[in-house]
Amino acid sequence: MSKLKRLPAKFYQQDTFALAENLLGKYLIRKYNNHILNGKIVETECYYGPNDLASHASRGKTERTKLMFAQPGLAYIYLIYGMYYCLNIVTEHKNFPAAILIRAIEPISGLKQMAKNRQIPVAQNSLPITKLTSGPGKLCQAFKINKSLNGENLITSKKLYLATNTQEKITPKQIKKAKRIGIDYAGQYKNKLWRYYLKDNLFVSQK
DNA sequence: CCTGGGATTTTCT
DNA sequence: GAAAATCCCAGGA
Repeated sequence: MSKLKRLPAKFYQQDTFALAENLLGKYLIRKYNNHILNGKIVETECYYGPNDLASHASRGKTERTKLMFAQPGLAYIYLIYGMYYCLNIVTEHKNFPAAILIRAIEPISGLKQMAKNRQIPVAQNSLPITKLTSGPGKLCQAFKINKSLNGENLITSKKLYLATNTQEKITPKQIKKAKRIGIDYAGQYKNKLWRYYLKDNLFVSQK
């Protein structure tokens, strides 16, 4: 078993786009009750600055979006389509709105609990493993991430944080850049290649 | 393979 | 009152 080390404050102080690439291959750890869930981040998406029409922050600072304007290393979690939560990592300095959406994860441990948390009210005998955490809404459901973790500090939190295996390295060749998903309304910003994912990874939400 | 619709509720106009 | 950084399922080619 390889050794995982929590990522320090300094990790989150990188430029948003560098950070989005460097988040690939890192581990998301979630602890609740007596459970520990662990998954590898395989897909990320940047929302950057006050002008990005795809970003919640493009319409200014509000009660919901204020965390995007906060210090780096916090969790920004919101409800989408009235049904699913999305997990973001706040980036950039205070008062500059930016965040990275965690779009997909490869489950590493705690799969049984993840499947339980994902149980959908439709008659279905088994959930294929590739559908367990392959999307922003799905991974939040699997990891029991909801509004109660909004604003959680990933640098100090006992419930939610990121870790790295220092022996593992992701090379630029393994990373694919692509357009963001579900933001067709964003004008010229819809064509920005601000989504990053690990090529050939089965758990990426969309190629 | 693809397209379209329904679920469900917070947020902002 | 409309839109939304989603997901799942049904139906057609």
